[in-house]
Amino acid sequence: MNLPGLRGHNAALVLDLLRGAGGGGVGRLELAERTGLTPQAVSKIVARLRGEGLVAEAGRRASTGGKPQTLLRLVPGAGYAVGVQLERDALVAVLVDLTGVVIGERRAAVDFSDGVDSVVEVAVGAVSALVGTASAGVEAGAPRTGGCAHPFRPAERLPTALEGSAAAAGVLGVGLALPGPLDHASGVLHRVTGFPEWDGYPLREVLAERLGLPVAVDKDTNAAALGLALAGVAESFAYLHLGTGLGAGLVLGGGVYRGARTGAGEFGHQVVRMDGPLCECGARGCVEALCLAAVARGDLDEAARALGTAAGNLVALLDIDLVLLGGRTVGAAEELFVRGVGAVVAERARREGAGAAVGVRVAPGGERGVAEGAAQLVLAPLFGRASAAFPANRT
Amino acid sequence: MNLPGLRGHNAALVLDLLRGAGGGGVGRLELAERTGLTPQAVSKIVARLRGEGLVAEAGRRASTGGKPQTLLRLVPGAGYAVGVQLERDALVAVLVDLTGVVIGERRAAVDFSDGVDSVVEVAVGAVSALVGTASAGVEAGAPRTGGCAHPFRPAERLPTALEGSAAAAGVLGVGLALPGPLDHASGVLHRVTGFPEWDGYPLREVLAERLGLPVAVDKDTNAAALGLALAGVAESFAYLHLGTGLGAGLVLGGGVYRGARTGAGEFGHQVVRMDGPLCECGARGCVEALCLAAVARGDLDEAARALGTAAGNLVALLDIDLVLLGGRTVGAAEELFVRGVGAVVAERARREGAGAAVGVRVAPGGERGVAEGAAQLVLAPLFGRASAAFPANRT
DNA sequence: CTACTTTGGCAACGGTGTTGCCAAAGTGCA
DNA sequence: TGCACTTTGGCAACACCGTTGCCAAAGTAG
Repeated sequence: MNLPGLRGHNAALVLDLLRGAGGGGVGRLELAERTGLTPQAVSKIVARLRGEGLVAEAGRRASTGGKPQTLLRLVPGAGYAVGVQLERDALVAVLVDLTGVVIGERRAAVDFSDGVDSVVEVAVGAVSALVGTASAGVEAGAPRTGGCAHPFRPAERLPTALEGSAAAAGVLGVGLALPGPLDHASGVLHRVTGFPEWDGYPLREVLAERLGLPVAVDKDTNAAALGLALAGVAESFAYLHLGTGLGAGLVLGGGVYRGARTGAGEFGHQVVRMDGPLCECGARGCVEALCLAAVARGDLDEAARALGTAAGNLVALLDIDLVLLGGRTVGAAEELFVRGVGAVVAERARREGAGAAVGVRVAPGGERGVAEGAAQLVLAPLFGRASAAFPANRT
Repeated sequence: MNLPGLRGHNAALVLDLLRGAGGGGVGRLELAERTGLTPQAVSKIVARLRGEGLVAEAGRRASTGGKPQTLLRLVPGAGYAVGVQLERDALVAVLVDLTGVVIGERRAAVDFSDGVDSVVEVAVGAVSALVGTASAGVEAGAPRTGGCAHPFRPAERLPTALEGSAAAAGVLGVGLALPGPLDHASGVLHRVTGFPEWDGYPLREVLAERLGLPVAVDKDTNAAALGLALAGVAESFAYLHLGTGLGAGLVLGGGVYRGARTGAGEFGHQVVRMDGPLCECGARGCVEALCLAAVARGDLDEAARALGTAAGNLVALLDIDLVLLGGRTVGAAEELFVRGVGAVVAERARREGAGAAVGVRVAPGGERGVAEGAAQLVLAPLFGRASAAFPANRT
């Protein structure tokens, strides 16, 4: 790490604290204490960030007997990001500002069997429409933002039709959440079951080319987990998504854990019943197979018990104290699943005599959570929230 | 992070590269490339470290047409650490130098039922003896080391009988590896089954007081994993220890992953056969129970299959590509376990179409591995190898 | 012996966080 | 209303980090 690196690191630290505080604002002294820097250093950093238009004053705190603290906050309009959740039959895209607040949304039907080009076209259309929204919003609302220099956009390549307006609107990039295996670093899909045309397709590169914007891709569960992590639900937790399949996103120590090849969180085929019923993956006794079979025959209690068993394994293995449940199947019977999974996990924690209780809850954020998390794939690096323990990401 | 922090960070980067290279040595230019710093910055850092006695020149590389590179290496005698593996019936202590090479060993019989004080006494005796060895070795071998200022030892407290000689010998601290649950951060044991006296005992504090040296404690599997990580086996891997119980140590992204409360790696009670045979922990179908039962009836193939199933779960969940097996039970039939576990894991990787093969091997290091890893609990921080994603360790 | 390559230190520099100091802006009490 | 006190936060000088430009040292190649 060199001096520019140190500068960026500390700036990200400050920005992350401001982001975490939301609209309320944080005082300089609190920033100093929480970053470990001296108040004077924080003042300098804040002055720089104010000059770049990223940070602004947000009123004052009540005096405690002296000069009242000036509160600071992020400037929401200093940057935007688009998040796209692509499923096999639908696409959800959101536009969020620098603080992560959704300020635009587009939904569209897609069909993977229509071919790659068709789906890319729909995605480009949705993103373009949202970038237009950002452009309009900026022009109407925040006066100075369009004019100030955005420190994030190198803008090296030939401008596309979109790029001009995107840059003007301060759209920093596009995050794309996809089901199934892929490579986060290279942005290439793998083994899209049933759609061989998609296998190995360099989706990130193609979209970046078409949009003229940086594009980051990740698994949908990782995106959801990232969104939850930035929302501050916990330092470490697991997000379990039970929909048409079963997957997980792991947040360990504040960052999404993706493993060596973005494969971490492959939760559906955890074997919890050796020599059990055959799963479509070829193995026997996978949680996903047990869960979905139980759901299919209406036995939700048993589905929750299977899910709870696998969740308990995960909790014990990684020593985390929060499990968040999401996905359509969970959504259809939230209380039942929370109670069922919670019971198994709690029983196990009780037996192992662990101290703090492990929380099992429904993931906040609802249906848009994945798309919002996808947008955070773009914003997170600004706040020093790149993924934890993921060497391939260090490039 | 401030400037002294940056300085320390970069120094640790350089020291870690030198450690990784072993006695062979590394050139300044290679250090520059691998740290991302300029050659001049590396020169300055190396000059500081040479002044502190931590780094020395180690000959020259053959010329490539110009001035030959001066190779650099760690000075082994610049610091020592003691690693102690404490089991219920035995204690192994080793003295290692800064490069991790073992230069002394003590073994002793202990009995937990003799009480805490008795065991502490044995440990203190073994450590003291080894510190004496270091003292002697230093006086005989490396001439300047005793005299040079050790930057690691604040030496604030009242000197104990031992502390004088320990400081003189450059012993930086003691690492202690223990079976079962404990708190790495506070150094307190939990739930030592069958020995209630040990429960909640502040072992780290007591030992530190008695020895007058810093003491770090950790689970035995974590210590072993740390040793393997520093030996450079892989960036991410799992160490599975099958002895009288079954545990795991996880290394994710270069550092030991301990979770929120040092509980990560609780592998033995991963449920792989829901509603299976009752385990002594109260659950049903734990790997440990299945494995040990199979071993007890002589069916090692089945034990390996159960272990392989759980290992496969872990590999898929964390996306790692190396599993190392250790422990007495594995040692008794190494090839069988490697083949059995490897077959299950490979079969699963094949089904999931993963690219790179997952390696399953016997952990190198043998019986002393845990004690050596325990010593690295002291040395690792010097090389910037504090645990990954472990917030409680940031203090 | 000369020309060239490569290494690595010296000196000056820009920029980081830190320290010492003090103006600004409040409260509290006489 | 006025003075003392507290707290905030900027200004200026500073120490120290990595960087840049330069060049001596130490080899090879012909």
